[in-house]
Amino acid sequence: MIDYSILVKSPLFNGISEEECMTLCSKIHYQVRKFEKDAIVVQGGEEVTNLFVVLSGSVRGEMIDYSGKTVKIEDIEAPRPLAAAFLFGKENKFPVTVTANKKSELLAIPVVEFLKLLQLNTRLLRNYLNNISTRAQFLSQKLHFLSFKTIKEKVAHFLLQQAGDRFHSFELKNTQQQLAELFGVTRPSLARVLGEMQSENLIKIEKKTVTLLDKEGLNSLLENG
Amino acid sequence: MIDYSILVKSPLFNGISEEECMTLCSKIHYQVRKFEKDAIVVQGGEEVTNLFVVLSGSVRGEMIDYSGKTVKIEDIEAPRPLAAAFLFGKENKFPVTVTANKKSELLAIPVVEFLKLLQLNTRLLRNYLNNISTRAQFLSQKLHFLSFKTIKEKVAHFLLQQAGDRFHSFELKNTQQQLAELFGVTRPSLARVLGEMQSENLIKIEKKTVTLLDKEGLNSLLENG
DNA sequence: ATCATTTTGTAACAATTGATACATTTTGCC
DNA sequence: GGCAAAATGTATCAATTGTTACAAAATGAT
Repeated sequence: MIDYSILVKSPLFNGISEEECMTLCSKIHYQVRKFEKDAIVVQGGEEVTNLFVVLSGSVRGEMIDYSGKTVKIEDIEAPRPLAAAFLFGKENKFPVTVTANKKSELLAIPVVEFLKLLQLNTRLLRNYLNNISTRAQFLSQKLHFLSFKTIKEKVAHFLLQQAGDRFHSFELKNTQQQLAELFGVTRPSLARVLGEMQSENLIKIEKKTVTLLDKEGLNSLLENG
Repeated sequence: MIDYSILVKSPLFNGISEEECMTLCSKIHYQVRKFEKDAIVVQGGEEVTNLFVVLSGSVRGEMIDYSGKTVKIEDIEAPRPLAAAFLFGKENKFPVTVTANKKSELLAIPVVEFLKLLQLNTRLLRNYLNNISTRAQFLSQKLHFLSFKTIKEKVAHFLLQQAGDRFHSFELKNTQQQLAELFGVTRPSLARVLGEMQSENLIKIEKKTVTLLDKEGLNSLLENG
């Protein structure tokens, strides 16, 4: 029924042997559901009562906006789990409608059964906790970024974070375009701010190398926020 | 040692009886640590190896900025847990330095022991998962909000979300000030936009009652983002 | 009912950012 | 080295939002 060699490659079951995985699954109720191309797996807004793991094929998340148009969000290929972050919590509803890209098989484990699994296997529990925690931490960090009002503040925070306790000089690994997207601003605006910060002798940029000339000054940009 | 009547009031142990709680704790290793006023509980950047629950007194989170100044973040009173969201995940380090506001007692449970607890008691597991999931969902929603560029878009999204499929009229439960903070804008700016949207006959506001006059119009504000 | 406090409406001006366009520099490839 | 493509620097103007200030309205307590 289940191809365990695929399942153990999923982030959730990572580090668990195929045998163990099989034993675990034998102890709970689950379903393997098959979907034809373009079949709807779950409707957005529906309550999340199952953990889904894509066993074969691929599905896509689509958000339906208020006017009825669909906007593609992301593809999920085997063996990734689906909406794992929405199994619990106050608003455990699917944020998106999920549709099969092609003929696909999905493992569906009811929440109560998944809870049993988590209590049976420490590695699985750790995997799941790490998964949603990492996600939360990512969101938290991204939010922290956006909490800075001006582009200057965002840049200052980014540079200080990148530099850390290391040297005052380091290599930029992103283009201005990529940084602009990270900050949620336009590329010329970012360039303008970088220029201003150079003429204020806060930083110096040569090709891809950034030098922090005045860490104190960069700090003070953040404090007065 | 532990005052279980307090512990069961914490969000983590909510719904678990004092007896059960006592039995659970007897099965694991833990410490009750006492801190004098202004003693440092944990240093920011330190790895999170324990789950802390404030049993008595209160502690405060303080962030140390790049120049060394401390900024108070929040107070945590008994019986709330500490940094519960940072127990797992890639970056499981304390984001803040935690200091005792007054003489306080904290329960410290090592991560591995806490994992045991989670596997022993389903209610505790559910509580914890709900706790961090709700947090992640809150962050996710907040992030979604900030992804809208203009205030009008944010307001339109908020109103359509609040209304849902229900009537076109509903009660606002927040003040403009609170909404402004949710959107990350200033209060006068929000008021101005609300005024504009009224004169454009998109919405009508009477005291705390909002009526959506033109859902289509509100939608179109979002699509052109 | 009245008064103090909070909330809301509104206005004028400043500051920041976006949009667009174009020149210049850098990069990668042949 | 030379060329095309990508990345960057820069300028101008428009649009949005913040800032500050004050008056009107609503709320809540005595």
